[in-house]
Amino acid sequence: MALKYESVAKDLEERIRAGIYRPRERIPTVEELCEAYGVSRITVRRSLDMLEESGLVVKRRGAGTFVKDMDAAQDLAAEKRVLGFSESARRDGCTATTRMIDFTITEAPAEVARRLRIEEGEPVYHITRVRHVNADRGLVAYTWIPVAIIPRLTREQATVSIYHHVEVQLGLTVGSTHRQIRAVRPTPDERRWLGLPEGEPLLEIDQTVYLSDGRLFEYSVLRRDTRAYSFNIISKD
Amino acid sequence: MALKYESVAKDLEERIRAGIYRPRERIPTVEELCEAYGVSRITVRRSLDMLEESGLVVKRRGAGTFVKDMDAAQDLAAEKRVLGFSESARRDGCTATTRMIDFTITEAPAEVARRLRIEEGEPVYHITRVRHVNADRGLVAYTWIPVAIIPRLTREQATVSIYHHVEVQLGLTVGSTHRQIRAVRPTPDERRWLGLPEGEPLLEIDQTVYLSDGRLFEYSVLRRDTRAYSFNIISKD
DNA sequence: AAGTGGTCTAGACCACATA
DNA sequence: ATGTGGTCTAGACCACTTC
Repeated sequence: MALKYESVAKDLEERIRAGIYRPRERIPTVEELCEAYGVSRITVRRSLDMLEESGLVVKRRGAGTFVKDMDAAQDLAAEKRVLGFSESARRDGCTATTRMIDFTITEAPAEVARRLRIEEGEPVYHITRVRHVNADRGLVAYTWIPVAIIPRLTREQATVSIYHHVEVQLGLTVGSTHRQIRAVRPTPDERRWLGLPEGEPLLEIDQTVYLSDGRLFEYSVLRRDTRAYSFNIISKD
Repeated sequence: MALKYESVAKDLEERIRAGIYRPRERIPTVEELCEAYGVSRITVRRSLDMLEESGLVVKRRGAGTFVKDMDAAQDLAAEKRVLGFSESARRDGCTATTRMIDFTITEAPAEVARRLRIEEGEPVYHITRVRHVNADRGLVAYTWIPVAIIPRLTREQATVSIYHHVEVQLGLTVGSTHRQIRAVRPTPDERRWLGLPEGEPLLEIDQTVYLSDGRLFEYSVLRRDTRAYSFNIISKD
């Protein structure tokens, strides 16, 4: 069933993107929106919170809610939902390709065990992949996943999309992600895999991903070529 | 006046950090918390939302709310609030130093005008600063601010803290920030200012900052040395 | 079956912006 | 003075997990 606050938010977003509500313009008041959609005040406010969260509007107490004045680039993409690589590419209308470098089951080294909160030596998948979107926007992904969490992961599934396997076939859902971001120098392997010119740096994203049941599910180090890509964030407050 | 949902969230956070509620443990139910703090269900839920947002707990429908199982590094710092450089350093108990490289009023070039949504040629401050925390964690900041927004900004104020001037002296508050992040090669100047070894890359953070009244306030390009620093993000969903 | 968090309501009062 | 969004309540019912 469609949730009310979601459908209201979706409708408002469509109106903004369609230009019915224009940048810097005030949208209807909370009261008016309650009336228009036949929902309560709290529900409207929750919808507006979602739009504010995604950077589309700004609320000003005493004045109203206004469409944010943003440029197209910022408009498009904030890295909010934790999408798998291939799904995120598909959403942009692009195709993802994956080259599997390594797929083994091994004993968790100390650092990986620490990040996944498991015992050192516990069995983990160790997966290395080189991925591209439209022959551009390349990245190297080093992923560790406890075998206990996904007992039967195959090389083929990991090549296509681990997230798809986890969410569709296992019925688990991803809950949240903690990321640390740095700039790093590529290794010779990475330079070769990504076709980097001498001296070109990479963006390193160290991430631990939680399932929505609270279990730690993967630890990944992503190393991205950012010449044709940028990592976008919108923060409030 | 202290808001109820804030004080409840703060109290729960203290209990978690003090180890009264331990990792993987369930905290009291919404009902019990309503009783304990003498507030309504919606208020408790809002507090729990804040804690979940900051990555401290995970809520599971039908099961309860659990303290997240995180390591100390992730625990410490998510870059959620938009803090000025010096305030953020102070919060960590460190001292910030700033070296002013350039402070001029100039005509907005095309790219800056586009980011700030002003006319090309409108007067803007153009400020270049080299900043450090404890002689470590260096960054170069290139900042553009429309003169119309802050008519009387002095070199001294910009050296200490622009955010302090804006928030305390002008009574304006920062609303939100849109960031784009990439890895880049430093310029020779930057390498010298930050004392970087040959080949060391920088993290570039392109940010536009909005005031809470919705006006665009600054466009900055920050170029950080990430050898002793990382940019942290926690995302839900 | 019992218990948990998720959604939603109708209404009250408050804090702030604008005129 | 008016109108805006912000906070908060008491209570109802629903969706999900398994205390």
